Amino acid sequence: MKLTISKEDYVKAIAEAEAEEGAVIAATIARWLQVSPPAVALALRRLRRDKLVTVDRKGAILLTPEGRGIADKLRLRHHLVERMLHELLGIEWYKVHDEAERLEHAISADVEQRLIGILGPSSRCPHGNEINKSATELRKQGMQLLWEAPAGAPVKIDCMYERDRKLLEYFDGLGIRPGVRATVVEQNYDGTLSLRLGEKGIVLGEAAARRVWVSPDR
Amino acid sequence: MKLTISKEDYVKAIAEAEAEEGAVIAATIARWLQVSPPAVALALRRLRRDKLVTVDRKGAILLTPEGRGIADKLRLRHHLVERMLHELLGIEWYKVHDEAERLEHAISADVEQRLIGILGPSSRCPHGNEINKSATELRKQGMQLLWEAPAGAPVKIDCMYERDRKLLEYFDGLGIRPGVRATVVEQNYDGTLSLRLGEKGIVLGEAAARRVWVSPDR
DNA sequence: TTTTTTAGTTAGCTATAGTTAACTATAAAT
DNA sequence: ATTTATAGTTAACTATAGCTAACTAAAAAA
Repeated sequence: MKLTISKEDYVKAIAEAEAEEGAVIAATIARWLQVSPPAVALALRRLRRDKLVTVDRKGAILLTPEGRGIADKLRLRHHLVERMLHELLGIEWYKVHDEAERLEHAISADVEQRLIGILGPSSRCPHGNEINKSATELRKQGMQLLWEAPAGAPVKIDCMYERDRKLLEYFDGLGIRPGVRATVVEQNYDGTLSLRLGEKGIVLGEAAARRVWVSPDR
Repeated sequence: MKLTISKEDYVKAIAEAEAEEGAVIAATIARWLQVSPPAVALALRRLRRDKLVTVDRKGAILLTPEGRGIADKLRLRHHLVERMLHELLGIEWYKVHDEAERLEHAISADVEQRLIGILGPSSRCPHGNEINKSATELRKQGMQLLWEAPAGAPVKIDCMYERDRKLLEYFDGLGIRPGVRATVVEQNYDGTLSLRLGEKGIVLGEAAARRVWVSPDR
């Protein structure tokens, strides 16, 4: 069984979509990877043949233990590569996801182990995300979407959706970064959110405010 | 024009074979990349279509300025990645070539620039090689193959052929590494070379002794 | 000069990985 | 109950990237 980059991408997308949205069907993956539905159908056939996934009668896609192992490996390597690029090489936090998306397929178990040794156990990537944390688990830890935070509440920005480079760059320009403290001023009638960030007052659209997870500050 | 990993590998192989052997024909590349002659013929057709190479009436393959640029970029990235893996992450010197062979296709100009900034101008990779140095140029700098060094001559190991992981591991086990000093004892009748390496006396086959470049010591 | 080696091409395959177009179910909304 | 989304499949292509087998042409050796 030859494990190609494309197959790795599918397996990883299944694991990620599952953590973020719950049930995964072919259409989820088509949306996630920006490919056509027939491309997903063919890919699933190959993945099933290789015993990396199963698809039940209702069309729900499930990773086999082997598929899960590959997905976990890739997510760990993605995480480590992001930290290496940011912490060791000084690449801007909003650039590292895209780089890691390519590098994660190219590093070996050797490099993986050395990175774990060098970077230590901090489990947060430059976007504040931890591996294997679903939305449900974030809520259990007291986090909520910035969009949902009540007016007047001081919050700490914990982590954010990292698969949109343009958005992250926009956030960086506004000063929205993991670890930064902010206060929600108001949820406006037009679907925007006003917040205070140090000296600055900024306004964020709903879609953007739903990409950021915060927890109550102090 | 889509630049695939395979195309990058061909362009790089052409540049490397050229530096090491001079004239490059399709058969050279088939040997270099371990693919069949028809595979090379088809690849050359694609590379010609993409204006990365030209092939003259005699079958000699030449890189266009664009092809040359891509090859140079890849060789630089290969070099930087090897140094990063060894100097920053502490990966054993004999492992880094194979890793770099995959990673060189996955890093961006951003990462390239940061690596240049961090690693500084030392132009030697963990195998002692410099980028864009042909055999001819090494000789101009006073180097010769270990195999050719006269008996009794104290030499310093400068650099070596890096595209054979097994051989490098074997060298490492014997203590043969860039920078190490040795003395040629004798070129034996059976095509082996006896040398003295500190306390140890070792014997090397001709093929291996032709993979190592040395310069007169002191 | 003849033979043999080396180099290259053509033909016919295979697999991966994508596309659009057209069609079929199923599920949800009117 | 009918219409309309949503989901999935099949068919027909395209491109990349490899393979073996069979053949041709040119260069080197006998």
